[in-house]
Amino acid sequence: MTKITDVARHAGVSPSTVSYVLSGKRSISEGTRLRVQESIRLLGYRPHAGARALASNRSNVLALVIPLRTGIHVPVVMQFAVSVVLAARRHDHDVLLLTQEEGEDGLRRVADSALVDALVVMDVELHDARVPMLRSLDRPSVLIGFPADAAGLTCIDLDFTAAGEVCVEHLAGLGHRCVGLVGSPPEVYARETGFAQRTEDGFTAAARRYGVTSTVHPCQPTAEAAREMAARLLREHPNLTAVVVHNEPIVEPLVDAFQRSGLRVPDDLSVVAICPDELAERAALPLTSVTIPAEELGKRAVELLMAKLDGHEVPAATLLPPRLTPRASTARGRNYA
Amino acid sequence: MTKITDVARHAGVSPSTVSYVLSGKRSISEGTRLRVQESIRLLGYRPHAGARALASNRSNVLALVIPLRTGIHVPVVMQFAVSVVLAARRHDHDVLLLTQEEGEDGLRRVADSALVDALVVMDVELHDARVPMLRSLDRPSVLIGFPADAAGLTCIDLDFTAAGEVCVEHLAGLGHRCVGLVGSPPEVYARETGFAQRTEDGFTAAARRYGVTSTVHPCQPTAEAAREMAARLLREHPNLTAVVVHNEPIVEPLVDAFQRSGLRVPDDLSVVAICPDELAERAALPLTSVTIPAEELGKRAVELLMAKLDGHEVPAATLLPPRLTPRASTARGRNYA
DNA sequence: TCCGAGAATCGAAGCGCTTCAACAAGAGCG
DNA sequence: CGCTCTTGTTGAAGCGCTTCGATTCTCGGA
Repeated sequence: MTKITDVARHAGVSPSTVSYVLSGKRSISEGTRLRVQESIRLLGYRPHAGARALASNRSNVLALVIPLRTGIHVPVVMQFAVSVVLAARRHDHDVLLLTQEEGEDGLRRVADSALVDALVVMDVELHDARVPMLRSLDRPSVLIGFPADAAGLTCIDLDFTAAGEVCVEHLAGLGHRCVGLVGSPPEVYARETGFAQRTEDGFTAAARRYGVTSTVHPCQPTAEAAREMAARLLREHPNLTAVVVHNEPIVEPLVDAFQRSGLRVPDDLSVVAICPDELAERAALPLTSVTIPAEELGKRAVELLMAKLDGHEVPAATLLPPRLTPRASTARGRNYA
Repeated sequence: MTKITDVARHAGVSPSTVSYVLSGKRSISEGTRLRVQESIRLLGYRPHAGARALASNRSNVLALVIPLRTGIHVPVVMQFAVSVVLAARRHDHDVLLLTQEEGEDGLRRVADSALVDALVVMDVELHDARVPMLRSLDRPSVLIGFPADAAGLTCIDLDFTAAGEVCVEHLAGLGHRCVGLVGSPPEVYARETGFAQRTEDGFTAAARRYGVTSTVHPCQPTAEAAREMAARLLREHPNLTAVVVHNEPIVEPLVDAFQRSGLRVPDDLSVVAICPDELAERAALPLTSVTIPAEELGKRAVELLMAKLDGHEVPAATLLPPRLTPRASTARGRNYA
């Protein structure tokens, strides 16, 4: 393994000069810099990560904690994770993958051992046991999702409340007077994952504001549950003319179930999905949707962390505004005068 | 930050003794060991990962390279990744996440900088540019998938050839005489990802062996493409009584399309899927399937790496035998005498 | 002419750990 | 009783890097 002293000797400078060329922390003359860089190239030199971490007290690694649970959509997690990795690389960092399973101890472990400089934690619940832990660590972190008490923490997420609202707004604007929300599975609500509740709150509040009748139904993420849900909605809410789905796996099955029940979408029933754009676009019938900006979230989360690592102040809360894209699944309500 | 000397002082021993208690590389008296462990607990000591890596020349981190491309099913990748992380943790290692995007340079970077001790590379193609690179690294690696030239490398995968065969065997055994394979998208074949080709080869060879007429069709992973494929198969192969699907996203849509064409599954048409068990089990009609053992693969890959890191010899090739689980989607062929 | 500031470079200390050689203290043996 | 072996422990070296003064040199201004 070639080391910094080899490079230094080859370039006829001291090791510290090589280090400064690499880090740019002191000015180095053009000539020396080029010579050193050439030596580095020639010898194929790579600084030893461990040595660097030890000397500089920076590992240049971020921890990413991903969830492994029912009710969270795997492609979204993956999209997010990839986005975090790419963003981290742009800032010369790598990403250590942790699973929810590791829990609080895992966070402590990687933080206290200086394996990572900072942490990104996905799928934060309202009363998340990891939150106090994160607060006590001496390393910065960014949470995806908002705990009940976010004091002292940096959080980011899609503004799900606004997402729920914007769906109703869109539908109310089209003249719909009775709308339903098909949400996450009951266990997601049960464990108090904020996003499900917030979407519901936004949805319900906006409905009230617009004088629209609303109804909310958690739903299991299976095609079969979607079919039952469709049947039930039609049975119990004969005036229903629009549905918001916030449950990725059943977006397509639900639309399909409505269609098989003889409803035309959007003529008889409008559907808005809260899901990644790709899913909405690629559906058999392209769906009006509010996107889940996983990529944007990942990128922003990393940027927040980098700012914190650089000692900058960052906003404690970042709520990305929802973006609704009208597609072929929504139209004027049946009873529109 | 508490360090090893703090622990040593607290326990009344030398730092090296603490180190040996931690690593178990030398015998330590029961009394001393307990005292040291208690001090560690009390002080909340965590060895500094960088210092450890520098001194021991081991980072206790594995690199995992995940693919990001069309034609590979995200949930399978995720399952695999999680399995790798869990297995690595059982061996006291962590996992650094790299994307395909990083390419060969990324491998070189993390290996040469001693950031990782070993690498797991997913989705290896027949002529993969990373293969020569891996061979030249001085760190062990395990590939998921088999390149054309695997000399000097350790590879593991499901035995897709046998998987293709076992599907045909199962169907031939049920009396089917004309079977179809609906495979991965054309681009997967084009980039010479071994698994698609191998499944096809096994399928075709077994069909010939059993005297069964066979036909193979790549297919895009969209519901719409699945519908077209179903229509086309029925039109072009009127004698077809069984289909093997090796393309996760369209497993359900394809079955659905056949059913909507008026065929009863399995009475008129048998279907075997090559996909994760969960997908096959949760389908509206539980499907006979050959599982994609992502979890097992991840675990085995890590175990191979650990063995290599410990200086043990490991088999160059590991092919997991396919496991076919009969469920409700296959039955005796129409023309069964 | 002299001084001070700034630019470029270097030497050495030190980051926190592992590991090796060395040694002390018993234990076992003839 | 003296010898060798084993077991338990230690001190010190060293892993490869960063960083903090210190040093040299150059240049501009007083």
